[in-house]
Amino acid sequence: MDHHACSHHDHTSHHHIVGCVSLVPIFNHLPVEQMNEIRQVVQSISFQKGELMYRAGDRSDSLYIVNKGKMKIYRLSESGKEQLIRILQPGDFTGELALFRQGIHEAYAEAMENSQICQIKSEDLQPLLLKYPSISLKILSEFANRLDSAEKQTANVATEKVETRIAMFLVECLEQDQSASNIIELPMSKKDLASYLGTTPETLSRRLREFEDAGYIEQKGQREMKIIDPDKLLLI
Amino acid sequence: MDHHACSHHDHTSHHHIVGCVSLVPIFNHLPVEQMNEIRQVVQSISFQKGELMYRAGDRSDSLYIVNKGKMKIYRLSESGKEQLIRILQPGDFTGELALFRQGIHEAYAEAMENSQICQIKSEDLQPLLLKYPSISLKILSEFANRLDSAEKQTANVATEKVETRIAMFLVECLEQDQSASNIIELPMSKKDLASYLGTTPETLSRRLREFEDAGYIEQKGQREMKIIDPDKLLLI
DNA sequence: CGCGGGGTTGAACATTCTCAAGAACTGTGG
DNA sequence: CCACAGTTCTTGAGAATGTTCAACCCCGCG
Repeated sequence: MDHHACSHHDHTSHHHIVGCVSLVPIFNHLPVEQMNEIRQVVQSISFQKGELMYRAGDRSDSLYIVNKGKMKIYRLSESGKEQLIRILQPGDFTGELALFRQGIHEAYAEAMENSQICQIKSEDLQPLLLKYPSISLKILSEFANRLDSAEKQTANVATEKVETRIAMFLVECLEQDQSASNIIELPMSKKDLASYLGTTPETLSRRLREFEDAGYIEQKGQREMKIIDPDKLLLI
Repeated sequence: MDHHACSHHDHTSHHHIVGCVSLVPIFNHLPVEQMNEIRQVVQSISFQKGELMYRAGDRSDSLYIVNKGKMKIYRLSESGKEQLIRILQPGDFTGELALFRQGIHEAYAEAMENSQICQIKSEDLQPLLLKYPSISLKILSEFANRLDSAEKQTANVATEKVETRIAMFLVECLEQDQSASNIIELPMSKKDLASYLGTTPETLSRRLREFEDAGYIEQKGQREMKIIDPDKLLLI
């Protein structure tokens, strides 16, 4: 639970920035001249596994876009329990709040592996949003999706029991990966998954074993499992 | 639990529309000529208490802005349990998903009292967003707030116990109303509140009684209560 | 004045968490 | 390639928390 100090290594070389911006879905539909304008305000920073990009209480004044690696966003409850909000893959972003209301972060952002991030200061982005509405639309669209999944997640945690939440999560994974073999790889450790689903590692472990005993799944190693009977899972 | 059929009474008279648009925070910062453009695509519809504006499964193709009254948005879990997502007051809107990805509603929108709503078809709004970036920014800002509170709510339900969630909710109410007398009025029935907080009316009732016995609050009637000791509540 | 919906209360029951111990896995350095 | 250290994961048993169901109350409203 002890996190390393956060060290920003600024690599503002042209090479990095080009790589960064061109990978970002928010921008990569733009014509060349607009891209250049954006490049001027983007900073590339990197984090090593375990480093914190920001923590609760920090002033929030930038948009961060993941270029390489994985970041996890989580909150700490009063009681010190960690709740994983979401995992950022390349192309995902965070810090959106900063753009519209000055504020402080209420969550932590931690690198799950060595990661490279594009940072845009709020004050630099605002004018771009007004000038190029299509950027706003992209962000708006992303927000709509996130809002939807956040509300779905709340409803699940509030009304379904743990068993059901786990089953639904597994089926979702299956749908996303859609590998013909019905084998999925968990996007995070079981510890983190428990936190994401609002339960404990112990309970998660027990329920997975029950699924296995019932013949719905087959666990292989720590992160892989074969979904044998998705339909039965959804009926739980 | 049986909802009346949804009947749209279209009042497209000039009078209504003017009243509607001018009340909406998303638009009311705009100059006159833009307002006129918006008026042409806005429809005013009204609902009586208990009517459904949309239900899960309906095609989602409009933005709805509450002009008068109150709407509640809730989901139904597999098991038939209702989870209240949020309550729309005048100025609040819903249907955002429709704007960016075609889709179907996964929630229900029901009038809690006789209400008047402004409807804008997705296809009509899109061009306006591109033309007037400031509208996007307004919506973006609203989204950011909602996203934040949705994630906070998820984290609460996932990590805090019912007792704590209730206490936090009461204190939030107090902060919003900030009446000097420390008397708050619940924004919804206790039944709905239980659903919002992810618990049952029975548990809510019991915990409130405990708070009362401990001298933290004092209930008066069904919706009013006096918060005697907010600090103690937050320590729970 | 009776009806109906919220609201409250009680007791049994179900679910989940906690704590503690041991097992399995991962990555590292020899 | 192996041994080791540090995790993460699993399993058990008991305790805490919350739900369910059923009965009753209360209050506003026709």
